[in-house]
Amino acid sequence: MREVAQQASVSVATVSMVLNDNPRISKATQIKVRRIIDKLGYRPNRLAQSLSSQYTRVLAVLLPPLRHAFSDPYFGELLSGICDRADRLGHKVMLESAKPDFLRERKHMELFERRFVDGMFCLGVNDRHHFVKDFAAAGFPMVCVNNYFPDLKLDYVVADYRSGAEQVMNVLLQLGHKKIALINGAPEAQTARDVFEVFSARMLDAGLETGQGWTADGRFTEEGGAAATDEIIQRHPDVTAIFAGNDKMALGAMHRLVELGRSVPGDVSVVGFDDIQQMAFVNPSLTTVHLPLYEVGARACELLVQRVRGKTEKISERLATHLVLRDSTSIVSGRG
Amino acid sequence: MREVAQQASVSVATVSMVLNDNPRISKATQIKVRRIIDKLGYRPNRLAQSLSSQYTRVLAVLLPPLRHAFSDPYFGELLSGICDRADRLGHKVMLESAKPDFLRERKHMELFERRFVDGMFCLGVNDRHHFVKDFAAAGFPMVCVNNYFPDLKLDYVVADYRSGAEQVMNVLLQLGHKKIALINGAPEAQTARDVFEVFSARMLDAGLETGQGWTADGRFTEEGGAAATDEIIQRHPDVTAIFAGNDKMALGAMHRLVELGRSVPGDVSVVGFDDIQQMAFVNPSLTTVHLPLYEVGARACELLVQRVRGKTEKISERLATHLVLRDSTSIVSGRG
DNA sequence: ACGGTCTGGTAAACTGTTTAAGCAGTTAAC
DNA sequence: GTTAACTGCTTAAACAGTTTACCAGACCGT
Repeated sequence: MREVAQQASVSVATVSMVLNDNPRISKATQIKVRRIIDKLGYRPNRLAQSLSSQYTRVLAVLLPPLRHAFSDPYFGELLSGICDRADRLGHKVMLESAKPDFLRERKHMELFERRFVDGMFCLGVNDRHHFVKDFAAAGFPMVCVNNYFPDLKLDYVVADYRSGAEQVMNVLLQLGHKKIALINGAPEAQTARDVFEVFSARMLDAGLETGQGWTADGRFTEEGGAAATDEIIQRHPDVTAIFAGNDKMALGAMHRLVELGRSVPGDVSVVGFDDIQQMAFVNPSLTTVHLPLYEVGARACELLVQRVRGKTEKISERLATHLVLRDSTSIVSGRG
Repeated sequence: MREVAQQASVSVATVSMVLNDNPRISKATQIKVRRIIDKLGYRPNRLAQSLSSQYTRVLAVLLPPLRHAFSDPYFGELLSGICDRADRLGHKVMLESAKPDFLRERKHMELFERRFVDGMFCLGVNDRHHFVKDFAAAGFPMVCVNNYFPDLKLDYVVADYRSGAEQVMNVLLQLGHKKIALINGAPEAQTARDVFEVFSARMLDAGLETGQGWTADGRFTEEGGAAATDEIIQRHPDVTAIFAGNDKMALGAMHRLVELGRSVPGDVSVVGFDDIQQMAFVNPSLTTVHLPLYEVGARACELLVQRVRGKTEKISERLATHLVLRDSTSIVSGRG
């Protein structure tokens, strides 16, 4: 920068102002300096810029320490949305895995304290992750992506799980189903509880049987979904519809149902949740709720950047979902 | 830092030396200063540290601009390995997507020029990605992860595709197959060419028929694998084994074979390449070559850090693969 | 008592930016 | 006719560390 200033016979401050398009610089100087910048191939050092301006323009994404978090389509979509939008807003994205000792050493706080990042996204967090409270307390810009904590004053952007669940219940009830089971994910996630509440409320409304035996925990995995299906079938062999809290569990359920000699959707209808790519191609293709995960990520990014720039109002947004009707559901069969 | 110095009644230089475990500091001062640091909760500003030391301790991962690169198990494994190792080596990882205008604006170079990062990983690059030459020319630390360019002086860490292909040919030939087809990925990747070369050489060695009709391009996707299978079956209905250049194409091939009324492995054996997680659970489970992708990522990270720290010898490493024999292969059937 | 080495520390220069304050001349507002 | 606000630019002080040259005192042998 000094060299540019020298060759253009101006001060470094002027060069700085040229770079920042400060309106107080005359057209002539502007051009003169820019020419030298191009000639020398000068690029401002962003460490110095950040040190001086107090903005790093870097955002961190905190991922759960799952072995395959990086290859999970759920996180993948969120991450895509975040990265694309961050890029457009001139921000870089840094990856962090919330391993136990990462948290124990308070590295998530250090990221801010040591000026690594301006803000942070938390993905895949739930009630058991006590560290999120640290952010609430310290007031560092953080947004929970696709989960939320009603009791904590934290920013969040989520897909609207409640209305998604409503959509599922609507279609199942309209198809005439009366024996409906729910395979839910971890109850420590608020979104999973939302789904459960809507399920229970709608069943009650419709005057249908519900309670302990009609729900099972599928831990959000394919294997869990299969195991949960076993439980349900054992307790209620006459079940005609299974509502799974995510697509992976739905897939596990479908596989197990077929293994148990039941046809899908002939004997049992199955509905998923998430609408991950590959479920359109399984057989039968899965009826599911489309969650706008890419948009959730993108929107979260937009709002986080606003917060970093000083916005103070609480950020909380719910993005609309819609039902994707495919072949794993049908009108209830005779014996239903 | 000034405050720490003041309270400990030493100079800031001393505090700096304490933080860096400089041996010139006495045990007594060391302890005294550390106590104040803890008391004040002081954390060094890493922007200032980097500005001064010229090391950012940040590495960039350049991903291809595929819509689902983030949810791809192939990239996921590489990324996992990179991130885990980077963390252990005290480095942060930044994500970049090699979109057309990202490259057009030379942002990949800017990352270095503006001191965003010390080094970079290139994932999913091939001969068509001319930008990799920029690194070779500029001499910035970069390592190609799981691909390489024989003509360019670039660092790389790859799985050993040649020996992997040998392993596949060994098993297929031992099982008595003589009509073997290859579904290969994009020929612009050197690793794909390696597989093709080994396939051709071993077929020639064994005195078996090969040539145009026995290979098809499956573009590394499931759909591509299915389409390639159509081609092959049409040209050589008597094929008894299909060697796919990755697991996704193998899956596509298996599905299509079943649709065409051929049993796997009864009529046709199928072998994949990559050993991605889910292929152990498809039916029949897929025989494939395990690529140590996690280790490739981790090793690449280790070597990149060495290079950043001044190592000058060329980095190039090939990690061993091994065959995972599962249920999609069998001894050649009677009519083979 | 004197020069030489070792020890533990300091002050100052350096990293490369941004920005507040200022300069001298012109102009619009009251 | 004074005050105030521009004009386009410069100077200097931040920002928060690292590093180097230097220095004072302790220790040692002669």
